[in-house]
Amino acid sequence: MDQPARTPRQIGAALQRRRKLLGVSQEDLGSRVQLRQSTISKLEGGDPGTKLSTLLDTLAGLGLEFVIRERSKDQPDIEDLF
Amino acid sequence: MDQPARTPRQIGAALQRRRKLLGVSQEDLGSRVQLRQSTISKLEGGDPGTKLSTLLDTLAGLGLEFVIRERSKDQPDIEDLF
DNA sequence: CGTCAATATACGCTAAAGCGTATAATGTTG
DNA sequence: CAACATTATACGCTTTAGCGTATATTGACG
Repeated sequence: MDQPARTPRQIGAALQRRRKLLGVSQEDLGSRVQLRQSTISKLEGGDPGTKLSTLLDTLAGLGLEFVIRERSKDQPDIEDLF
Repeated sequence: MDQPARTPRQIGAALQRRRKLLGVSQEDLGSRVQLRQSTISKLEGGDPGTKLSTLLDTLAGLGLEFVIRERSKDQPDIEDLF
């Protein structure tokens, strides 16, 4: 159930999935971690310019964390292949 | 061997460890992924303002990837506890 | 369909990333 | 210690994130 995330879009999608699973709105999450709703929206949308701090705060706010591991060759590299 | 990374500093440290393990300089890595040596330096130093794209490019350049998982309670949250 | 919640966008403003280019501060080795 | 490599900083410049505030879109539901 751990998701590899190599692109901003994959990360955004994972965050959104989790948020919805928790049944919380961008607004709620935003006020929880001191970020604007619009910022969360951009992040979930896969904005590559998002600041690391913003991402980490949001992750934490959703009860998630990053793990760094060696790149597994199996997954398609081309990303977002649809 | 997979490292949880909850803060910019932890991430920077992990990247640096990996880079040294590969025996490559910041300069080499930088030209490899189209980033300046100074940028890599800041990233490894734990700059929270680093752009997501910069981080992901660097990770890829080092043959690493992120995995998103549920926050494990065991690790100390206070971070960088030394 | 109407209504209210939720999300995507917009605009002016401030702060700062990363660039290009250099140089200081450290490391590393012979 | 000398000489070279590596890494940390610096400065001006351009671009953009996120803020604050607001609104346009879209979604869910009675």
